[in-house]
Amino acid sequence: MQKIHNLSKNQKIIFDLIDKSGGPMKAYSILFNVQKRGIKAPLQVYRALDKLVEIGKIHKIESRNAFIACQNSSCQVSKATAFSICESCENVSEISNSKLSKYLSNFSDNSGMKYSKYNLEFFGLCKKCKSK
Amino acid sequence: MQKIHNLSKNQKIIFDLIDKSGGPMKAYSILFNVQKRGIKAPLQVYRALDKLVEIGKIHKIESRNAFIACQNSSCQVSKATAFSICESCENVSEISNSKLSKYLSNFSDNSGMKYSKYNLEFFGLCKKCKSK
DNA sequence: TAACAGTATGTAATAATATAACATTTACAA
DNA sequence: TTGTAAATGTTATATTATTACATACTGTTA
Repeated sequence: MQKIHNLSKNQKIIFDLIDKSGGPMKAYSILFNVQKRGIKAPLQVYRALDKLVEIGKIHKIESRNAFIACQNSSCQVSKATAFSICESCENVSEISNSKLSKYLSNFSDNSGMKYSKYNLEFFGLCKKCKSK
Repeated sequence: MQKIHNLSKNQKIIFDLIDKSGGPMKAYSILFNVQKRGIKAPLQVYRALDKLVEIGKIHKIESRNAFIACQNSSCQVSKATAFSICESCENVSEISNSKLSKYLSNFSDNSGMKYSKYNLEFFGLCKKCKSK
């Protein structure tokens, strides 16, 4: 059973923007886009982003310092994320592959470490950019 | 056959520092540490870091904006990196697991994307921190 | 060895990303 | 209705990284 999160005003404004954009967005680009809606300061954006990441509605693309809406059916996968990133056009998409996620979620080694979360980023050329 | 890279003066200073530290280091902490050796500006640090990353002598821990010396025997794995990160003590170590790297290097999906590189970060609690 | 190309360096300024500190307000359960 | 957690607003500042431009070093080859 998934907890329903009622987004606050700022969280909703910012989530909607990222979601509609269809791709990764950077914090200050988000800020610029929501200033007309009353969100004036970086901290307001970062606070909403932190919360949205925490509840799995968005993910941070670490290598790009950007945020993307969760593309998995019900955002259950905030602790097990995988992305493919085109190094030419910077298109990003979330990889949803149950074998991969199962493999990584079950991964353990002899370090004695208990893994509770992972983030995987694949880089390469997307279909379009490959054929250029 | 692996290409031998002769490190330049700044590259050597910075690599030695990171390597000796035994863990991840942040750019401005590196800067602070090498100022007595004549490296005065951030750009000098970032240029050396870029090069060291490029040739695989160090890796960037994206989620921490930090750099760590490659812990694999011969630094051949700069395009296929995996790390375990303790969220409590921030200890980081490079995972060297041939099954894992084989699995990920061979990963492909139906997106039409050609993957040439990946970076994986596992998070959790290390042995020490678990038992606290 | 002169000319060249590629790589590395030095320096100043500034851009881009993110957080600290503090005051106030809202949501909502006890 | 009072207590508390979450969210907001605002200013300032910390941290991370790059642009732009000038100069110097290293190794190759004509």
